[in-house]
Amino acid sequence: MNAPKTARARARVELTREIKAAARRQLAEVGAPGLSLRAIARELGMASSAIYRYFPGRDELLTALITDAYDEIGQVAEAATAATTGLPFIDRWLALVSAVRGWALANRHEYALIYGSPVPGYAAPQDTVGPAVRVTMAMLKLLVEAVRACDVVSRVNQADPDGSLERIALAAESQLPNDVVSRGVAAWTQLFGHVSFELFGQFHTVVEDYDAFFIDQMTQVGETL
Amino acid sequence: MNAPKTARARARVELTREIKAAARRQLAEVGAPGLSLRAIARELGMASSAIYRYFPGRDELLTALITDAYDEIGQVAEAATAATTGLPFIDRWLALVSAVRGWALANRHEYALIYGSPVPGYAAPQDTVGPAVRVTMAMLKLLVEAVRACDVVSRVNQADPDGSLERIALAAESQLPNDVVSRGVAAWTQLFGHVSFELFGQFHTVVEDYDAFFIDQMTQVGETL
DNA sequence: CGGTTGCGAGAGCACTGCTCTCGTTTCTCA
DNA sequence: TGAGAAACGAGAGCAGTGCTCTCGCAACCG
Repeated sequence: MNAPKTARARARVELTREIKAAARRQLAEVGAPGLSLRAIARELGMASSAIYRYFPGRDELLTALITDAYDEIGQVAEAATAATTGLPFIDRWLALVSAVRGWALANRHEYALIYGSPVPGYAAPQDTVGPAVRVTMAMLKLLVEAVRACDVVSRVNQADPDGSLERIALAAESQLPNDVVSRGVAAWTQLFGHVSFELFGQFHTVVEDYDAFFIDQMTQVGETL
Repeated sequence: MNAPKTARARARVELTREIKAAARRQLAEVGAPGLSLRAIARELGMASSAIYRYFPGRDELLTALITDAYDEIGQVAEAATAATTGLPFIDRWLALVSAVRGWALANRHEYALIYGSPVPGYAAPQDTVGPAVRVTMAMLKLLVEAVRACDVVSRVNQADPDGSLERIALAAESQLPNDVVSRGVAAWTQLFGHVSFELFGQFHTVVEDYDAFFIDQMTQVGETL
C-alpha cells in the first residue's frame, strides 16, 4: 500500500516494526506492567530516548500492541468461521470458540492486555474500536448465517420484555430477532468469561480437565442458541 | 478474637489498618499499577522505609487488598442470598447477581484487582483462595437450595457426555446432578463475563441501557438454570 | 550546494521499590 | 527494678523507570 522511497523512510518503518517486535517479546515475558521502554532500547542497542522518535510514549506503544492483538484474535476468529462454511451451526460455533481460546492460551499476555483490567488513566483511543469488534462481528456473521439456514430459530415467547434490547446497536444493524440477539450476547459474554476465568486462574482447584470442560460448556452454549 | 496487650502491638494493628486504608484510597484513585508505597507513606506522614515494618513489600500489600476485596464481594453475595430466603429461585438469583454487580460498579478498581488480569510475576498465595471462593460458594448454596425446592430440576438428557464434569470438585461435594453443575458454572462465568465486559468497556457502543440489559441477561440465565 | 529536517546519543529530572544503617523507644525477663 | 533484646522510624542510597532537553551528525530536498 505504501512504497517508502527514501532510505530514511524505509529505516523508519523497519525500526518501528522492530520496536513493536521487541515489545511483544518482552510482553510475553514480563507482561504489560513490566514493559520497559529502556529494556526495549537496550535489546535493540539504541538509546532509550531514541524510542521516542517512533512512539510518543509508553501508552502509544501499548495502543499499538492492543490494536495488533485485536486484529490477530479477530483474524483467527474470522478464519475459523470461513473454514467451516456450510457445516452445521454447532460445528462452526465450536470452531470459532476453540480458535478464540486457542489464541488466548497461546498469547495470554496479549489476551490480558485487551480483555483484562484496563490500564488506569489510559483511555483507549478510537483507533482500537475498529479492530476490537472484529471477533464480535465474526460471531454476529455466524449467527446471521445460522438464522438464515434455520439452525438458529427465534422463540417468540422470549421477546424483549422491557424494550432494553432495542437499544442494542447490534440488533438494529443485523435485523436479527431480539431474542436471538439477546442469546447471542449471552454466548459472547460467556465465551470470554470462561476464557478469562481459565486464564486468570479462577478455575483453579475447581476444574481439572480444562479442554474437555471448555468444549462441554461451549456445546451447551451453542445448543442454547 | 485478639486482644493486643502492649501499646506497641496496639499501635501496630492500628498502623497496619491505616496503611491498608490509605492504600485502598489510592487504589480507587490511580488503580493497582499506580499504587505507590512512597505515596502511602507521604499520606501517612512517615518515611517510606517504615512501611516495610508492616508489609514485606508491595506484593504483600496487594495481597492484603485482594483478600479484603474477595471478602467484601463474598459477604455482599452471602447477604443477598440470606436476605431473600424463601423467595422463588429467580428472585434470589437476581438479588445475588445484582449485589455482585453493584459491588463491582462501586469498587471497580478492587474488582479489576481480583477479576482482571493477574499481575505478572505475582502468584496469588494460598491465603487468597479461601476468600476467593466465598461468592462461588454462595452461588452454589443457592443452587443446592433451589434444587431441593424443585425450582431447578435436572434434565437427564443433558447428562455428562464425556465424563469431564466428574472432574469438577464442586460436583463431588455438592451432590448436585451433573447437568445442574454444568449450567451453574455457565451461569457463574456468564455473570462475571458480563460484569467484566461492562466494567472494562467491551460493551461500549454496543449497549446503551446497562442496568436493563444486565437484568435482561441475568433473567435469561436464571431461567436457563 | 546550502538549508531544513529527521535522527541518535547522552545528561538530567522526578519518580519508583527496596535495602541498609543508625539512633531511639518499647517490651521482656531475670 | 534494671539490663538486654526486640521493634521501630528516619534517612541515605541503589538500581530502575518514563520522559524531556540539548547537541551534534546524517540524510533529504529545492
